[in-house]
Amino acid sequence: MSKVRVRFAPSPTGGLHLGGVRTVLYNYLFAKQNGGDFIVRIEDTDQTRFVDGAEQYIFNCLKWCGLEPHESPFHKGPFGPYRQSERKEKGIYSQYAEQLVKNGHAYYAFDSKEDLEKMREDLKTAENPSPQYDHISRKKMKNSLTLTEGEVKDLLDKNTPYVIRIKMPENEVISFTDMIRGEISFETGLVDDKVLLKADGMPTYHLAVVVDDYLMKITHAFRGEEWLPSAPVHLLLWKYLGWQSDMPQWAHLPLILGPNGKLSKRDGAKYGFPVFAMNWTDPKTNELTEGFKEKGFLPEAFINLLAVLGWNDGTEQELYSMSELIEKFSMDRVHVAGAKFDFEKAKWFNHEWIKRFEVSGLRFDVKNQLAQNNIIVSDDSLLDKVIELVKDRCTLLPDFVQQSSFFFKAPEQLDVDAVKPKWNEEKKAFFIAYAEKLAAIGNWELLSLETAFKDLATEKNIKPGELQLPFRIMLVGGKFGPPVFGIAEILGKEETLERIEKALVIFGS
RNA sequence: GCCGCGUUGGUCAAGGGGUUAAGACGCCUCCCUUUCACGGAGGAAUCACGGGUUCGAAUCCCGUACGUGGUACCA
Repeated sequence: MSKVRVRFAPSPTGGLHLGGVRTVLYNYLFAKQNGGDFIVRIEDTDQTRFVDGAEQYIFNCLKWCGLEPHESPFHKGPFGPYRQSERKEKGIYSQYAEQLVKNGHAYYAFDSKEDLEKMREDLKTAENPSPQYDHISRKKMKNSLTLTEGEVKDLLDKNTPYVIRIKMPENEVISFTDMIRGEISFETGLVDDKVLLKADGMPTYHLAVVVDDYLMKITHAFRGEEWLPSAPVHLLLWKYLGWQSDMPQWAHLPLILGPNGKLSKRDGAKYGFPVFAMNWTDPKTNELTEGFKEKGFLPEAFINLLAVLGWNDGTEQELYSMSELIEKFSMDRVHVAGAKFDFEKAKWFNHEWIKRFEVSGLRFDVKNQLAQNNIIVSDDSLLDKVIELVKDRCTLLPDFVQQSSFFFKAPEQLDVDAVKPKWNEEKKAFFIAYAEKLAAIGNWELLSLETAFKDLATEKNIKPGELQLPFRIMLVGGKFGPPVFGIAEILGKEETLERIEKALVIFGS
């Protein structure tokens, strides 16, 4: 048994979306479990769609997710190149395409764009809105099956542009076993003669995957379900090229769906959630699509939620670390049906991960969030106390800003409206007295602050509850944040007194 | 249209002939807390439909409906 080699083959045409990351993840997990290699190869077959910077972007995303490949354009292994465009330069694809023509499994097609359009137009009926170039229609087209040898040679000599198409058998049933779905079969007569080699000499995906997988000794190929319909073409190619015994095992992963159908970039904009791992700016349109990272997700949570979108281990467990996933993931428990992405649940995962993280693991991110809001934290031990106090109520990383900025910077505005209606002289007197009491207090800690507060309230015959909200507004500025005495404790005597004093002026009488 | 794949609460899902049909998210009620959360206790809500097979079907078979993907010199 040869060593397991799994590959992810993105085309660098845009952002890396949820489905892509999940495919990578399953690749990675499977490779890890089997002590094999995880390979990333770039499918840049179509130069018109190649987007600047997209390749680097993909690797940045993988790095953030903790899914770094063993082999890639940046860490080359023995079976390169890792970009299809580089392999094309050596003429490898056309060589195999020619071989197929020679063996009678493919043919030259000289049809122009207009010829194809005409054929589609002519054959179009109400029942068949999209006619194919298949074993029936090819008989009427300009190709090496209909033309004489002399005519073909003549066209070739005159440098007539041509493509090479696979010659699908008229009447065969071809089947294979998918790792997730089991046995799947197709009738070849219903599949069209796909283009293998384009007029510009570039291979299409169909030829390229097969050749690349073979040359790179891939043993397992995972890809999205949208590829299932073209599987028969690939199967046949493996056979016609004489590599059948080396064919990888296939797994077609279920689709991740948006609110309506396959998840698209548009859905993200429309429903307000990210669809890409990280921010993606389209260099052509300059349009920015927000990523999960920038939205405030922890990579651990992102990986976790993707892992269980379409897979579970049969227990009630939902929270998995990467190492638990490596231990427990199994391909045969991956679902067959597509799953709708639920952003609410995604947020829940993040929340859970923030709660389960150690303070030290959050320090960097929180500092960063605060810095983005012009709050520079220099005291790490203070920051740690704050994070500990606050993290249970943060779902996304930016929530830390609202929940903790007032520890580092006095609130600029107080929510006076929340206090004013019930504010009176008695309450004002209470806080003046409380401030005096605090000024004299010896041990500045939560319990003594609270006891002093409640004792004084009882003494003044006011319900402590009615006083807590004003106190909170004084310290944090609004109706949020952790328990108020905990805040005062961390703020310290001087700062607390200062905020009370200032607020009393603002509240007036 | 044709082909492929699918269908358990609103969403993710367990269960694969006999179950009170797990659990999670979200929603609702209550407790805790007179901020907001966390936490705790409850609640509403599901086997797409129609036929078989069977003593018995969410589970097996066949149809239908619906969803989704493909049907490009895109991947």
